[in-house]
Amino acid sequence: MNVTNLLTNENKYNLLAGRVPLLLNRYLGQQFKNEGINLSREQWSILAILYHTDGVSQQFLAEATSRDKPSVTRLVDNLEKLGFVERRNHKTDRRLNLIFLTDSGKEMQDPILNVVSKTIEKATKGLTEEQIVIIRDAFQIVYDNIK
Amino acid sequence: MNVTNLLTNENKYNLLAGRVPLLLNRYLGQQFKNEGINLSREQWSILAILYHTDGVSQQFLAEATSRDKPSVTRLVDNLEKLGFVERRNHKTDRRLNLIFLTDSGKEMQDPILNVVSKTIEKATKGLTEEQIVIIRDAFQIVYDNIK
DNA sequence: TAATTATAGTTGTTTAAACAACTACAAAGT
DNA sequence: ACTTTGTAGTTGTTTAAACAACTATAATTA
Repeated sequence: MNVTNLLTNENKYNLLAGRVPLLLNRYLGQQFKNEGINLSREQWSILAILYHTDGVSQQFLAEATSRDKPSVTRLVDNLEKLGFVERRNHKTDRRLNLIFLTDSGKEMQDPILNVVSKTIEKATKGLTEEQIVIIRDAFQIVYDNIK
Repeated sequence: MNVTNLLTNENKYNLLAGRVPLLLNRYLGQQFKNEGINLSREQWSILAILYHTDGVSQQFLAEATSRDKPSVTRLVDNLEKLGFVERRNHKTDRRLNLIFLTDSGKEMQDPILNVVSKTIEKATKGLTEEQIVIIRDAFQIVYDNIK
C-alpha cells in the first residue's frame, strides 16, 4: 500500500491522545449520571479491576490502571467514602492494604456494566471488528514504545 | 474477514479511552519538562490552534479543542501568566476576547514542535501509515457517534 | 423601543492527574 | 543484630476537567 505522509506528527498526536478519549470519558460520566449511578469514570476503572480480581493491593491497582500510587490512594479514598470498597490489612505484610468490594460495591456491578455496554455500543456503532483489532494491535505497539 | 467477538465492551472502552492516551499525555508532559519547556500538554493544545490561526475567540478555542468554556478560561489564564498569549478586546463585539500569541509565545513554536515531533515519532515507531489511517477513520466514526 | 433569547466569558466547587516528599515496614547484605 | 535498600502507601501542591450558576453583551422579536 502506498500512503504517503497523510498525517503530520501533530495530527497523529491528536489522534492518539486527543479529543476522542476526552469525549468518550466525558460521555461515560454523563451516562452514569443519567442512570443515577454516582460514580466517576476513573472510579469505575478501579471497580472494574476488583470485579475481575477482588482483594488486591493499591500497588496492583496502580499498575493495572497505569496510574501512580497517589492517584490510587485518592480513588480508593473516594470509593471508600461511597461505601463501594474497603481497605483491609494484609495478614502478614503490614505495608499492604488489600482492597475489597463491599456488598454495596458488588451490587453495582450489573448496573455499571449495563451502562458501559450501552455507551461503548453507541460509541463504536459502525466500526468493524477488523478495525478494532487493528487499533488494538497498533495501540499495543504505542504502549510498548512509551511505557 | 471472520473475527468473532475478540473484545468485550469493557476492553473496547479501555482501548479507546484507556491507558494509551493517559500514558502519551504524561509522556509528552515529561518531554516538555526534560527540554526545559514550562508548558502542560493541555496548554500546548491551545497554542497549537494559535500557531495555525492567531487571534481567535475563547469560544473558538473551546470548540477546536473539545473543551468547555471554563476549561479554556483557565488555560488562557495560565498561558497569560506564562506570558505566551494575551487577551485583546474585539473591536465591535464587547463580549469577545481574542487570544493572540505574544512574541514570547511565538518564539516557543519551534522548540515545542520539536518536542512534539520527537515524542510522537518515538511513540508511533513501528506503526504503518495504513494502521494510522485506519485509526483515523475509525476514530472519526466514534467521534461522530458521540459528539 | 422594550422584552426576550442567545452568545461569550467568568467564578465556585468537586474530582482527578502528576510529581515531590514523606512515613512505615520488609527484605537483603554485612 | 545492624545497616542499607526496596516496597507500599499517604500527604501537599499545582494544573486541569466537568458541571452549575453567574454577569455582560448582542441579536431577535413582539
